[in-house]
Parts: sequence; C-alpha cells; structure tokens
Amino acid sequence: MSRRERTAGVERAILAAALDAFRERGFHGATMRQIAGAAGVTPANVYNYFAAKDDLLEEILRRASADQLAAVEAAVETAGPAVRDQFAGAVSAYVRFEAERLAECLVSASELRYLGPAHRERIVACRDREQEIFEHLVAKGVAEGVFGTPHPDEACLAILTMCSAVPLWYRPDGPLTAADLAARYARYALALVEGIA
Amino acid sequence: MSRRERTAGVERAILAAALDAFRERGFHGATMRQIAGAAGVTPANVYNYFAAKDDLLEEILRRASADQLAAVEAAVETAGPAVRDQFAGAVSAYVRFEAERLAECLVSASELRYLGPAHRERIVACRDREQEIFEHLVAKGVAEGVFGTPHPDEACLAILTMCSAVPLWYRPDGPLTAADLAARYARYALALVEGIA
Amino acid sequence: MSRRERTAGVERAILAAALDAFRERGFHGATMRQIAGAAGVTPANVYNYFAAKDDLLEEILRRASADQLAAVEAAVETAGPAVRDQFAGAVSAYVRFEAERLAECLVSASELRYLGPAHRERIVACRDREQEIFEHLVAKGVAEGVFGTPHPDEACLAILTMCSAVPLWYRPDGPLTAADLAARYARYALALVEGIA
Amino acid sequence: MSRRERTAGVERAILAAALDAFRERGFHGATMRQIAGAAGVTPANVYNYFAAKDDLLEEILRRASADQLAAVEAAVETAGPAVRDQFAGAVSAYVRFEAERLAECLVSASELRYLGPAHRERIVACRDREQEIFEHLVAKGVAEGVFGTPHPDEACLAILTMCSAVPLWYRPDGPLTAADLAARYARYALALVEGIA
DNA sequence: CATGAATGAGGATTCATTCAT
DNA sequence: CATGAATGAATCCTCATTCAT
Repeated sequence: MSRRERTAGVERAILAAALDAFRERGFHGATMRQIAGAAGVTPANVYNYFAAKDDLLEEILRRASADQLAAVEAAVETAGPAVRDQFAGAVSAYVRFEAERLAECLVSASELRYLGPAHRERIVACRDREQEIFEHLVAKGVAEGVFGTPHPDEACLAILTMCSAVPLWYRPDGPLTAADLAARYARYALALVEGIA
Repeated sequence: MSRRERTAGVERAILAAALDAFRERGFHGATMRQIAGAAGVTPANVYNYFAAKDDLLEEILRRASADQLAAVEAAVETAGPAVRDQFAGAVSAYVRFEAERLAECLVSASELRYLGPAHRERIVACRDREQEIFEHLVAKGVAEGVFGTPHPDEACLAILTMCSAVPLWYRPDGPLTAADLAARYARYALALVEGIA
Repeated sequence: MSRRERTAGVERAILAAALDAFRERGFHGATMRQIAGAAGVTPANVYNYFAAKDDLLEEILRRASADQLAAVEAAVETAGPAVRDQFAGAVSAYVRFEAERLAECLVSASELRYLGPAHRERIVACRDREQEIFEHLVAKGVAEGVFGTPHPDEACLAILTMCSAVPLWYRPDGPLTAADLAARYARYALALVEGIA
Repeated sequence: MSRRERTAGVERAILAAALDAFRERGFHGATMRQIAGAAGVTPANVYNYFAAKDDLLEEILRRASADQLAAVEAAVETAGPAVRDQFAGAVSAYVRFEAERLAECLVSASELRYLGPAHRERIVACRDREQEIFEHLVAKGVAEGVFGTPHPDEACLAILTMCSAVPLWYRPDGPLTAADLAARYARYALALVEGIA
C-alpha cells in the first residue's frame, strides 16, 4: 500500500467517523476526540487533514449536495422528452439519493445551519439549483397543461421537504428497496402536481 | 403582582429563552448561560425551576406534542362524520399547529433525539398516537373506498413528514396565513391518499 | 471573614500568582493552571474573576503604571520649588517604585508588548505621561540654566531606561535599601543632565 | 550554488526567521511553524539544522554575545593608553553594537532567561566578562584619580543597563546614526563615572 | 427564590518533536 | 536534506452543575 493510498484511507476514515458522529450526536454534540477515536486516529492528527471541525462538516455537506445535484441533473437528462417523465425521474433520483446516502442527507438537513456563513453559501447554492430544476419542470408542466397545481412553487417545496424526510424513517435493511421507495415517491409527487392540489 | 405570578413569569421567560436558544443553536450548541441571560435570570437560578438542561428541552417538547395531539384530536371530533372531512381536518389542524408554533415544532423535530431515553418516550408516545390517528383515518377511508392509495401507512408517513417540514420554510409574516397554508396542505394530503399514489 | 473579604482575598491571590508566574516564565510561558494552582484555586474559577489571561496581565500592568505615575507626581509636588530638587525627587520616586515593586516593574517592562492593542494603550498612556513629566522638568532646568545637557529628551530617555533596568539586578535583601538606591540614581541622573553630556 | 552554500543559506534563513519571531512574540510566543514558514522551510526540516527550539535561541544569543564581547575588547585595544579613552571606547562600541544589531540585543535581553541552565551559562559567561572589562576600567580610572564615582561597580551596572536599553527605542531609520548615538552615550557614561555621582 | 463563587470534566485546538519515506 | 503524517502533552477556556449564603 503506497503512502498516497494510506493517507487517502485515513482521510476517508476521518470523514466517515465524522459523518457518523454528526448523525448520532449532532455537530455540537460530537467531539473531535470521538471522531478521531472512531477513525482510529489521534485527535491531533485529524488537523493534518482538516483545519477545523467546521471543515469536516463542510466537506461532508459539500460532497453530498454536489452528488445529489449531479444525480438529479443526470436523471433529467436521461429521461425522455416528456415533462412528466423528467419530473418523475428527478424526484426518483432525489429520493433514491436520500435513501442510499441516508446519513449524509440526514446530517445535511439538520446540521447545515451550524456551518459558518461562508461555508454555508456553497452548499445552499447547490440546493437552490436543485430547487430551481424542480420548479422549472413543474412550471413547464403547468404551461403545457400536463400539471394542474395552482401553486407550483409551493407544491415543489412540499414535495422536496417530503422527500428530504425520507432518511428520518427509511431503513435500508427494511422490506423496501431504495428503488421501490423512489418509484413510490415519484408517484406521490405526480399526484401532488397533477391533481387539483 | 403576587409572588406566584412572578415565579410563573420567570418560568415562562426561561422556557421561552430556552426555546429560542435551542432553535437557533440546537440543544448542544445552546448554553445555560445564554438561556439564563436571555431570560433575564442568573444561570444558577434556572436550576430553581428546572433540574437540568434536559428538563428544559423535555418541557418544551412535551407541551408542544401534547398540544398538537390535542389540536388534531379536536379537529377530528369537530369534523363531520365523513372520513374525508375528518382526515382533511386532522391534516389542517396539524399543519396549522406547525405554522403557528413554528419554533416549538422545529425544535421538536430536530432536537428530540438528544433527550434521554426516559424523557424521550413520553414525547414519542404522543407522536405515535398522532400517527395512529392519521393511519386509522386513512385505513378507514380505504376501507370505505374513499381513498385509493395502495400503501396507506407509507402515504401517511409521507404526508406527516411533509407537514412537519413546514416550519423549515414557512414565515408567519409572509403572504400566506397559517389557515391558508393548512387548507392547501389538506388538499395535498387528499391528493396523496385519493389518487393512485 | 465576610464573603466580600474572602472573594477579595481570592482575587488578590490570583493576581499575585499571575504576577509571579509572568515574572518567572513570561506571559506566554506561564499557564493558567500554574497561576491557578499557585493561587490555591481551580483553573476554571480564575475565570470568575478575570475573563481571560490577557486581563490578568492588564490588571497587573494597569495598577503598576498608575501607581508609579502617582508616586512620581506626588514626589514632584512634594519637592521644593527648585527644578533640581523636583527632578531629583521624581527620579528618586521612580527608582524607589522600581525597587519596591520589583516584580510588577519587571513584568511591565518585558510583557507589555503581549497585551492586545486596546489594553496596551491605557498603559502606554501612563508611561507617556511619566516621560512628559521628566522631559518637562529637564526642559525647564535647561531653560533656567540649571541643566546643561545638549540633548534633553534623549538624556531623559537614557535616564528612564537606566532606572527601569533596576529590577533586573536589584535584590531587596541585598545590602542596599531601596531608598539608598533611589538616592544614588537621583545623583546619577543629575550628573547626566547637569554635565556636558 | 554548491550544496554547501545552499545548506548554509537555509541555516541562515532559519536563524533570521527565529530572531524575528523571538523579537516579535518572545521565545514562548513564537512557534516552530512560524519560524519555519518565515524561513521558507518545513517545520520538520528545521530539526535537520537545530536539534530543538532552545538551540535556535542559544545560537542567536551566543553569536550576539560573542560578537559584542569581541567588539568591546577590540575597542579597548584600539583605544589609546588613557583609561578615559579606553572606557569611552568600550562604551561606544557596546552601544554601537546594540544599535546596529538591535534585534539580537533585544532578544538577548528579554529571552535569555528562558534558556536552559546549561545553555545559559555560556552566554552569561560572556556578559560577565564584558562587565568585568567595564568594571576593571572604571576601577583603574578611580585608582588613577581620573574617575570620581564613589560606587564604581554600581555605576558600571547603571551604565550597562542604560546602554542595553537602547534597542528598546532606537530606530536605525531615525535621525540619529548608530555612531552618533554611541558617541553621546560615551559622554553620558563619562559624566556618570567622572562626576560626584 | 436568588446569587456569586466554586468545580471537575471536557471542549477544540496547538505545541514541539519524531518517524518513515 | 527534505517532507507529510503522526503523536502525546499541553494550551486556554467553557461547560453544566452545585454550594454557601
């Protein structure tokens, strides 16, 4: 194992431990000692990889939000030309990400606010972009007469928050696969924007 | 002002300050000194009213969950005999509570997990009871053929989490009143359980 | 012993311990643990009296500089009308203070620079005022023809720095009393400003 | 540039950076990282040149004290046979060194005490030798009736400390050259030992 | 009830230094 | 020589809490 590989492994271990700690105890409740211990590393050594506790949170959140945005964008592009399909695909990808990267999404949802403003903005930008995608699709669907919701943006918000709550209860070892869940939520979302709601 | 009144006022001030602090910095991020300071009280004196920091959180959460449960139960009883109306009323009451007691609901959602297991159970019991109400209504609707959802319990979960997220974005000084919002969410919920979703 | 007296005693003990620690190990070399330990106090309790390590240094320095300034001013006022006597009195008082409050003067000389700018200014103001007094007296002496130094301000500087160095070597348990030393230095100072130097 | 030259350059850079850091933040306030950074070197690499932080300080102090001693000795030898000239020359050389190697003298004065006893002795020996030179000259002057001071050793101390304080205020970019300053201080010193003081 | 002082445990972070490469 | 990673001890300071008054 090369030097490079080992340090990369250590960095990964630290991030994983931090993610775990933040999920279980929250950002403020987690301590650097716990994180370091869980990563099999000395507390002082963590600082050779991340300059501060904040940076740990930021790194986790940035990766998660970037990846989720990418997943949603890819889903929209992959889908056929119909708005309905694109929207369903976006929701499905979003939910799937939430279900598959549970911990990161959970932490993203609950700990983002503890990030310093500078760090926070980058992550918020990702989220805003995501929201725009959904709002754009719904607006297009409404324009085409495919969707009937009278409050498109608010419906989007309702859908996105509903999906974001998935990690609060979904368990990957339960009877429902992430793909199944995603499919169901895509239908919920369609019901929300198609109906009179 | 009687002594009794004064101490009641102090207790209220402490709880209000704690709620504020928990909302802004989270349970672990908030300090007793900040809470005491915001309440216009000495840190030591807080302990004359609440035995520990945990108790502050518990008190806030218990009141909120009890009140919300009561609101939902009252809405169901008040509504006419039709399941559809009872369900819509329950959702509406739930959302209205979320919108009107924003801070408490926010803290309930994000900080419950930091409560000791003993304390936590009481609050969880309230929530479970609430969930049962919704699930019971949906099940009844399905049985009566009023609702068409193939996954009643999961749909309930989706609806409840969607509603619980309202305090994340709703602002009481915005263009939407809590009552309006509640009405809309009732329609969203109906769309979810009525449709094929 | 009243409560008030006891806390005053603790504060004094902390300051004394801090003075000792700063003198022996310097501001950065001294630790709060050492200071607290020497004061017979818990480290955490120190913060009930002083908000930060800096404040300890500042308090010590402020008291010392204020007291020394007062001593010098009093000496000038007490002295007769002759400039020569006033100047000698000022030098004598200055040196006596240095000899009698050795540790404080030592720390003042060597650790002032580690004070934050805000704190530092107050102490520097005291010193500047002192220097002004000396320069004013010498200037007056020169104007009256009593002193012959061609570089009055610089001579003052030389004298003041010479006196400030006293705590570097003077030991109160040596053969020389503070008063004796002060008298001698007064003569040195006079030699400096009277002569052709 | 040969390897030899390069390593010599690195060593010089480290010493220069250490001197700067010690002057600005004191021995305990300066960190190896700052020093290494200012020298354009890795912290770990500093240890290829100096075994410990203490050694950095010792090296700086040893060079400075040795050089100053040499300067004073040379001045005495260069001067004519008259004690007065020899003494004036010694003082002048001493002050000139203080003014020209400001930073080193400043650090020597304030940080010597943080050196371990073993290291410290070597530097103290140099200083003692210097002091002996001055005391010897003054004693000789008194014996010859050239100087009139009743406390020769103490006067020497006063002079030396006065001169040592020069780096506290002298600025090489001011109106006074180091040579001018040295000349003036030589006169001050003579005034001190010649007069009745 | 209310308070200022006290405390022990623990917070994040930095230190000088070492080691493997 | 040079380096990035590693470390254990120590840094200042804050925490929730208690106690004497």
